[in-house]
Amino acid sequence: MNSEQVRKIFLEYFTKLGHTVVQSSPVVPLDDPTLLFTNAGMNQFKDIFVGKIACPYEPPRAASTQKCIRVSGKHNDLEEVGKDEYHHTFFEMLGNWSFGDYFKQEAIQWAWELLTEQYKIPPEKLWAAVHYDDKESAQIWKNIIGLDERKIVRCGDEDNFWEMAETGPCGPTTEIHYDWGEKFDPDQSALPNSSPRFVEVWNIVFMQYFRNPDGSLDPLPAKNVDTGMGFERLVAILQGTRDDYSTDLFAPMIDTIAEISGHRYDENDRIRMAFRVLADHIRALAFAIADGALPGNTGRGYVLRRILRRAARFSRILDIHKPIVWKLVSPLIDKMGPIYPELLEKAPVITHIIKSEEERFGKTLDYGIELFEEIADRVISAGENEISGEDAFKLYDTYGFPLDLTRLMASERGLTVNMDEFEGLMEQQRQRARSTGTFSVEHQKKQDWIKITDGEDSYNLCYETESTEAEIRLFRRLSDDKIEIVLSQTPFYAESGGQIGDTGKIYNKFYNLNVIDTRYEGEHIVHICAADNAGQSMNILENIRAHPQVKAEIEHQRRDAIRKNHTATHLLHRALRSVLGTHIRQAGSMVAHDRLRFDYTHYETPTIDQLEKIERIVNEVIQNNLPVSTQITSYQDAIDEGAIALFGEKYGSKVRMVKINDFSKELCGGTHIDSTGKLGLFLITDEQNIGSGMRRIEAITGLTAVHYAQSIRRKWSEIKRKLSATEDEVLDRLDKLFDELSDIRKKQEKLSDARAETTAENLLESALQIEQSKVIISKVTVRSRDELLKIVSDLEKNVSSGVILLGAVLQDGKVAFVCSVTEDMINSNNIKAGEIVRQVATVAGGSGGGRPDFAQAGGNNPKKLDSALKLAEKIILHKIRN
RNA sequence: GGGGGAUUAGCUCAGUUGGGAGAGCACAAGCUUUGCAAGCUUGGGGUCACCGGUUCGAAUCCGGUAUCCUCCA
Repeated sequence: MNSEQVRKIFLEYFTKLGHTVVQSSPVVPLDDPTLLFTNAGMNQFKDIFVGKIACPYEPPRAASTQKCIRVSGKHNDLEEVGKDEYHHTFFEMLGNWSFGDYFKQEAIQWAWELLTEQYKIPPEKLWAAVHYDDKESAQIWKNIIGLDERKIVRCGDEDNFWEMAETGPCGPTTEIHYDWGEKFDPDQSALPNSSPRFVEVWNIVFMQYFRNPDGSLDPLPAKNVDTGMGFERLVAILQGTRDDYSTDLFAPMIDTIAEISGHRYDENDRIRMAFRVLADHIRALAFAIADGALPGNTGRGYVLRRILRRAARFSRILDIHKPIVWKLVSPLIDKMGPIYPELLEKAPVITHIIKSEEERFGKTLDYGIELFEEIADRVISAGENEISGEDAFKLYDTYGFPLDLTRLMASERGLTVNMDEFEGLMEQQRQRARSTGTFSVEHQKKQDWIKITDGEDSYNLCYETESTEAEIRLFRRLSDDKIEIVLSQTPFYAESGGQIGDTGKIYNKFYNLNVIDTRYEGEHIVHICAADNAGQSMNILENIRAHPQVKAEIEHQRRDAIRKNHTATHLLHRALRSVLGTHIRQAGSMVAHDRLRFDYTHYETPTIDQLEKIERIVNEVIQNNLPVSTQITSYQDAIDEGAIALFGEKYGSKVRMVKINDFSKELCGGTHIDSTGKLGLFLITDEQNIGSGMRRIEAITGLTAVHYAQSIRRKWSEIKRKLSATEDEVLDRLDKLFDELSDIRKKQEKLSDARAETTAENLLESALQIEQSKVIISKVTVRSRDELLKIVSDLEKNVSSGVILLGAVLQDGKVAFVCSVTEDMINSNNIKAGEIVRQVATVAGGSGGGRPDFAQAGGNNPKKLDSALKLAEKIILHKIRN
């Protein structure tokens, strides 16, 4: 049975049992900052389990094959991958769920039937594990399934109790294990969860309790089922192999690696491990990149980079020293593309990104090797045999050079690495990150809500109206002058989907609250208000309690501008895709009243031609004045119609689709203008790189765009006026000016050189000759410090023995000295330029220094220049005569 | 989010207690030579990333910004 059939049977089986087949959520959960990667099938149902949203399925059952990546946090398998036949960074999880619907009996029975009847696994190969407190499950296994009592194993919390977090839903689990037989463990008393003879196939979680902060358990009113079956493991069992990597899932990559390297998968343990690492890591990389992640130096990008580098390092075990990982993209996509079309769609991007990342790593390695050689040479020439932990750490921390390579190269040169010191530094690094990282999130404990009136709250009218009568439901004080209000119903749009919250006012004849922002808190729409004046805010709570009836009204003009910008964002998104390619994915968006910002994934800088084309397309659509409409439909219908859905965004069963005629269809909860003509004008104001593979466009519309154009025109006229040039002449004029400037600078320099030369000649003639040596001490007139230096260097050419000291007053009114002493004078007369210059400069209110043969100094007092030079003469002549 | 590092000629990079901006390659001209990775001579090319501070004086020290590399979370 091949892997495609295994997947198909699973989904068809649960469909027949009334489950809604839910498509795998992206492996990169863009909306959940607590999670780097989707690591279990239940991730996308989290909000249903904790009661944040209602279950959208009827009956409330679901099934899926979920793409998962486990490389960080609690489940960090990265360093394990390759060592054995079943650890993976990327894997698929088959699962079925009940949201307050069926419970233990059905869940167990269906799992059993699927394995034994559909997949035809011999029942005698299967064992069960249950929590020792879970009598019900044990009964079901024994009486309903008819499993031999001997094969029902009781385990503790560690194996068979599941908790989502410190608090929240939790409950016992039951597992189904596959028995590989005695050859994997001859011990007759071997049991699941403790012997290699058994492999866990299916984990079934019964969420029946709620864990309170004090540790106690309360029964949940609605009990849930959450199951997960490791797909790769199941396929291995059905294909009769213990090794996941020997299944058809990995065969294309294993074959390709063999072809490229000339090695065989089963050659030896070392080679096998390298094969596994490469075959595994390419899957995590390709899927993560397909879902919009990119290698980088923070967050999930950094995890990706580490995965890729681990793969690249292992390729060297196969004697491959050139980028190879990217070559595995194509066999992977041949195998998985038909099931996960996002791979097919993004194939060129995936290949490009992996390849360039590998090349970058090559550079990092090369540079690291150079640095290592320097360090090693230093250690050896110092007669030592250990590379300090500090050096190893620096190589790793600053230059990204892998520790294992440092150790390998060290041992090749007979050196060791101080690992204790390295670990110590590493620990310090972790401490630093921990101490600053997390606690900024939770430091702010907000005051509790105060209930004002009873009833449903936050009925959303933002699409229908801009003002309404309402009742205040909840109240909370934020600070002395800020309060938060929740209304029975509201026309205010709460910040979401990148669109900023509305402003406006909530008022009646007793008080007036200015709404400065609107946000979601769970399902509540919270209006953040500044009270009209401070005096009023003092007793605002009493006021509200007495008069909860209000009128809520948004600021019309601002919302109107936001609408335009939001519609413009959709137009931009669509235009980007048609100009740059369909791999463009929205990576973030901000829609404000005065501008819009759109972050997107793209691996190179768009050309100015492309940007102009994008801008033109958007403006054409504006001029064609296309109608903008919204309709509520089912998610599937919208997708079938070709609507763009945001990756990682959660959608209920009913979604809102914003259509701009036939030009753009996008799922969106924001507010829009009703026809594109109202945007008037669309201008891109900025395009920049915001991280590897991520770019940002900022743009404006409507009157803001007109103002912008006007301000540019104003500056443009100013430029033309100042250059006395017509529009066509401006650039030429600038070129000419720059050329002239450069000419003048050069001429000036030549002039200065010539002046210096003349001055030097004159000074040479008037030099004081003492025996073989010349002494030149003089005040000169120069324009710059450079000219002074030039004179001295001219003199040096003609003075084979002697002392030169020149002083001058510079244009800024400061004094400068330069002194040069020939080698013989330093030795025989102990005249040092540095010392002289310092003594001299002190007189002129400054200081200086330099080498014995050449020094400079300066001072602030030009009046003292002459007396300073006199002092110099005295010192120098004294030294020469003695 | 928090560290460490980098940014100097078109390219690769030197530049040590702060004191005359350099090398190799590339480019241009000339010479030599019918030895192929040519040699020699000469020359052009720099706001030392940007902004501010300290100083008589900053590529160099300090602070900030930008971009890139890298580690930790």
